[in-house]
Amino acid sequence: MIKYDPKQMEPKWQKRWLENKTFAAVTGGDRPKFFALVEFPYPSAQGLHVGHPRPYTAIDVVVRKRRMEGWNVLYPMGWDAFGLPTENFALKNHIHPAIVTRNNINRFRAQIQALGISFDWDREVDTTDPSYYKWTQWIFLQLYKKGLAYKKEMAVNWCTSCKVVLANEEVVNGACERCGGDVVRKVKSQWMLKITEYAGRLIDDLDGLDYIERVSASQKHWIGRSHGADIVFGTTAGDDLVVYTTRPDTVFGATYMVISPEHDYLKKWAPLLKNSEEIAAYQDAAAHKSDFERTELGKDQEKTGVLLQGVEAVNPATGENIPVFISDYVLASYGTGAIMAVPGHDERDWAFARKFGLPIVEVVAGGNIDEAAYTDIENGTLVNSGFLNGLTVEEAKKEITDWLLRKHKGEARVNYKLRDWVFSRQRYWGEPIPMVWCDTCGWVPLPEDQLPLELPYIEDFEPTGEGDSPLARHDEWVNTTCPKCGAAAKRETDTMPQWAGSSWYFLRYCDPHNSEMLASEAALDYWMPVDWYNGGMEHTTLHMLYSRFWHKFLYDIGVVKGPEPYMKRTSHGMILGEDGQKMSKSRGNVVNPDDVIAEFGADTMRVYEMFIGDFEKTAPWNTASIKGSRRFLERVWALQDGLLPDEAVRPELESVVHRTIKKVGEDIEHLKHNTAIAAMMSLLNDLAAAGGATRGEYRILLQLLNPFAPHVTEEAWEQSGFGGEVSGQPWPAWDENKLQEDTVEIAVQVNGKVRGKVMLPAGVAKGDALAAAKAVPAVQAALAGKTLAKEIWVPGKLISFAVK
RNA sequence: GCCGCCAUGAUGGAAUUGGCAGACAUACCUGACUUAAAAUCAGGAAUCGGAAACGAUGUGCCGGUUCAAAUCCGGCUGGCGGCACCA
Repeated sequence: MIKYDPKQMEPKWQKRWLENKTFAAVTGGDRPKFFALVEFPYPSAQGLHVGHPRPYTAIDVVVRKRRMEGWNVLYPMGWDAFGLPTENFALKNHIHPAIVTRNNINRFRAQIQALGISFDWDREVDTTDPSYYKWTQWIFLQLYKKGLAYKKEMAVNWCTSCKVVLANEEVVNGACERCGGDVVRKVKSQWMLKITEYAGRLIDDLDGLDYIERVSASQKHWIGRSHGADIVFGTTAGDDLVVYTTRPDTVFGATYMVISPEHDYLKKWAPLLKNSEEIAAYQDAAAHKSDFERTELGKDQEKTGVLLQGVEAVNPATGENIPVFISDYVLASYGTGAIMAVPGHDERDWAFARKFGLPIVEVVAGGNIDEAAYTDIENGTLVNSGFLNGLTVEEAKKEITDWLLRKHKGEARVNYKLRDWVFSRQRYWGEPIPMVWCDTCGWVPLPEDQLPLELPYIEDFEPTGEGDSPLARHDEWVNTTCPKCGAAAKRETDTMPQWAGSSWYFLRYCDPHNSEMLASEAALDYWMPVDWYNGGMEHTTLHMLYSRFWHKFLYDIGVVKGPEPYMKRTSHGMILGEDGQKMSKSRGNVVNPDDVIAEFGADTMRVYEMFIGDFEKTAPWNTASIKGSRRFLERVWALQDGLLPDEAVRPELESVVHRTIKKVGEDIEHLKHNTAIAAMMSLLNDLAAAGGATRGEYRILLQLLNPFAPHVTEEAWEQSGFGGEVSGQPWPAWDENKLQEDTVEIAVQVNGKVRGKVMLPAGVAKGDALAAAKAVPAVQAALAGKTLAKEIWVPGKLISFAVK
């Protein structure tokens, strides 16, 4: 027997798999299809991290088993390669982002291939490849044509010292991540995508999907649907002020109103306002507050605001005039940017009313509004509320909503916290937005036959001091002609955000080399939807919602046949450093997978990461225990020496072998790879105790272990002369009749304490088992002198006597 | 503040959905092999008491349901992740 040497064997098999295209997916055929997806990585300059292989391997185990079971599997990999870190790395090291990206991809590919993951490398995609982003741009154009892409003045993060627009991720506690300078809000015109139009469907359609609970829960929470009503308040200025509220039942308690400092009416009402200077000062202060100051700190601070002198509102329920304030606790971006304040039953309004000495009226009985706002909507009845008096909150909501409708003073309304997607970045390393500005025609989409609009190769890709994209400096690229009227025009210089390319990449995997369309109808029909998608929790609300939104849009325009892209979503836990902290360069606790493979081999790395613990939970890396996985593989390898010639399983081992087959198969489907491995370790211990394995037993062990440790099992299979390759064998079957041991050990409890054990034949009847149990001396002693109240028989497991 | 998740030996973690807590592994201890060490093999081990048989106690804390609770219920404590002035 040759020595177990992963350095020799692993590259040999990896090369063979690539050359023979062992794992290449073929579209079509009679076998059931299985599209398994893991999130494609961002190829960073740091190279692969030990966290990456965890999901790749876990799903690899599933698909390797599924192939053996006869499924037609698509398991692809690619690169989400546009983005800020690459651009920043390029700036710092004076290397062009295109070159950085190419190098990083090559490194990542080699590192992933060294793990022996059964990806179909013929379907690799790269979001920075013009033949790929052609279709990202195409989808944008379709969105634009359907009115789902629009330009809007939006506040962006502006670093006052770098003079550059920052992404939200670059703003840390209100300061620039790079220089520590102050970050303020600066208004720029940005492309937006109307994801809010899909908000309801994005929630409702979650119901038919097999997402783990925490994913669907946080998507729902993020979209934030609430049910309430719009209510129209008249004003002394003549304009109606519409508010959104989830508590229309409390309208009789609305003793003042608040509008956001950005509210449109302030401009309109300026001539009427007697304290416009004070108001302007407050507006200015609010504009200069960063988001951080306005939310993170703001909620703990005292409420601020200014009374509008010269305009009053009219409560439609009471008919009374009430004052109107501006305050930054009312957000311009939610609802109508105005609220009716009900200090008796809203904590924020209560705090504001207290500070400004405004009346607090109780309209729902049950609390003590002198102490705090009473917000319990489950209990409480309406008081001081005219025709609503005596109703419960739920009844009152319905009653007042009907009344509002009758009186033309409002209507029921559903609202969402979800905002439209800011789709512009003032950066170089992203997909150009295929739009042209013409002074006479306005925004004109680039004709589809001019796609892809390639990102020009420029050397001065650092951001401009005006906050424009670096592309804006390049007149030769910016200046073009209007596709509509032919006059001189300018290209959009903003690029798409990093989320764009990843919003549809799974579709491209179905037909990655198609130059006519993003993927052929036949390929999409065959492979979509994704049957199982695994990824990180950090992508639950952005990537997952963006891609579901795009997919629903493509469904609406007939490109795909189903409304949802992913049938099942699971999520892996992070791998922490040995100190239990998140791995990071600054902590010095980063483990490099290359080193692990060099020392122990890829199979050991795979088995270790699968054995480390519950897949969904974070797990600390532990260098000391890796050797346990290596030892296990060594022992499996060594077992081929001196195989017993029998091709069958020995009768005394049948039950353990069949139980292991059943357990490993079931555990894999539930991503409980840790217990599957434990079961195989146990089987190996049993085989060793039985003086080694027969050929038949060894074949089964290698088949079960193959999805976890594909290289060593193939090598041992070949060395043992079993013929063919393990990956080409059918998955072992188990026989229900062979699961049971002939005899079982049954625990005997008296009043919940184990007092003895009996060995009995497997199918023993209750009466016989009880009799045998009572014959055990220790049980007899425990029963002596007591009255037997109850006898419980759990077949094959335990007997419990309850005595008094 | 809200939402979600978690708490089991020295360590990572198991426990057919209420049925013998601690599988499997790491570290540790003992023995075999070895001049020796490593590697390998065999064995030990939750804690406390006891030489041992054995007994008692044990799954973050307090209480409950049950013949039986890591698991279910009520009330806490601590930790992790996300959201956060959303009317």
